[in-house]
Amino acid sequence: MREIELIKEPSLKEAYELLKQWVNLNKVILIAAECSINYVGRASSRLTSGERIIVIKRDGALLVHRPWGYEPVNWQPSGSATRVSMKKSCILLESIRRKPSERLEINMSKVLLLLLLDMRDEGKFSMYGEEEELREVIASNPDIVERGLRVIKEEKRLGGRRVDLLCVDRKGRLVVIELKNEVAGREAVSQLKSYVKQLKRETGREDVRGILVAPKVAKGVKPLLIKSGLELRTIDPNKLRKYHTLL
Amino acid sequence: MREIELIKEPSLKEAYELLKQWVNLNKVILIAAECSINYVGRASSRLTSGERIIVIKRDGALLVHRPWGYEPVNWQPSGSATRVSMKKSCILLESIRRKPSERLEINMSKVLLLLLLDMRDEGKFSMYGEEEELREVIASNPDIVERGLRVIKEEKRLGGRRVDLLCVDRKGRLVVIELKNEVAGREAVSQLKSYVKQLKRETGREDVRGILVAPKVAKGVKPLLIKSGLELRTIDPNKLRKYHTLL
DNA sequence: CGCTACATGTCGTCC
DNA sequence: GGACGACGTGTAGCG
Repeated sequence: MREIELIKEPSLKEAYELLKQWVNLNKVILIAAECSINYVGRASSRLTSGERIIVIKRDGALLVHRPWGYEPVNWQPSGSATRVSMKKSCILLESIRRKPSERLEINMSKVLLLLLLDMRDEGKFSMYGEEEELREVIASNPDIVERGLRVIKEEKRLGGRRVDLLCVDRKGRLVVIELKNEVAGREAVSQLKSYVKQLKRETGREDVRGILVAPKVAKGVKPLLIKSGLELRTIDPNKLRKYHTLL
Repeated sequence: MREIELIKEPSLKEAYELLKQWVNLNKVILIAAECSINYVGRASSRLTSGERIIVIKRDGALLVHRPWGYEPVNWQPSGSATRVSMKKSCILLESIRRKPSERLEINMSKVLLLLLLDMRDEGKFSMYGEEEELREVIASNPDIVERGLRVIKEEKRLGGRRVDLLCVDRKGRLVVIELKNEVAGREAVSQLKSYVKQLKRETGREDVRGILVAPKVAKGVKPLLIKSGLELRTIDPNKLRKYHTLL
């Protein structure tokens, strides 16, 4: 961090003057303030006065956090335009998004803290254990699902949608595989079902199988699968981890 | 705010001593620090060193924010337990969740700022979700959808799920209405379809209609609707606004 | 830009 | 506690 600018309990006038400049610096601004908030856009919301933390990031993302909870109570995504203006008895902080058109208005009646941070963050972020990895593991070891299975295509496009894995079994039948890396619900079944259906139509073949591959399925899902002529292969994600290390 | 405790660029030792106490106070802690992060739980992730903002809230929620983007790069939800310990050359901040079992480890090598905030926020938040409003408007003016339509029930429960509107048409047929306040996709069709199906089964009647009411539908949705024997009524949300003001 | 599917989604709500 | 749907979901990827 090059430098931190920090002002504790500024007057509204001071705070306004600073924010006016800071807003154009493309740095990170952190505010603790008493404020009320209005949002209008895809929906509308109203938040009456209270103390919150406001973060404005380099890319225009804006977050308003209450003292509890994971989610911001109000926000604006990256690319939003921030504007500050002075009203009679408060500072108006606006954040505007173009598409979809959304406006966030923060009325600050008392500023408790102002911070300007020139953050340096070149760190590399990597994530493991998503569905994509599961797919890669199964694609290189299709025997995990069924002996003799051959993968034809990963992420096969089917009328705009994507089938996780398209395979051929020992007997030459097409096999659609739908992967879930956690509990699979009803919607996984309807996805798989519609893939099988569409594939049957497109190929004119009747011998198309559908297999749901997941560590677990929700309550009524198994009977639903059977009723729909689909199959289930439960897998233990921990057992797959050893394959992954070999990748 | 009762008081703000604020320490700029403390030594690791100082920072550790303070955090150790603060973590049990159930207040809001804000940290700017150089850190690297590991997460293991439903998935795993690794983030190499860089400067981030860390927020620990009263309820144990923890957020790590990079200088850009709407989303936290790592986090832990409300109810997580926070622990601090001193390592050789860094402070280890752990946040642990029980179910599902997840662990977040933040290794801070340099603390740039420490803040303890005793935030007061009694504000009331209210959201005017537009689908709910849309439903109210249509419920009081069902002619918008079709002349002669009568609403029997709003938010009718049907096998765990909720039908937006249940109506009867001029000819006495049951009509299920599925509302979307923006572009309706494929899933809206399957929802509506399953409602109609279940309603037919429950009532033993064959004359059950399904109407999707939305401002717009996605690409392949219209043919899908027709194929499924369902109907579409596109509406202009702006035109409905005048009804709403009359409500 | 529209559309699809995924996410450590999170969150309420019903059973 | 599990299952399910809604969300201002956000985000990536592809046509």
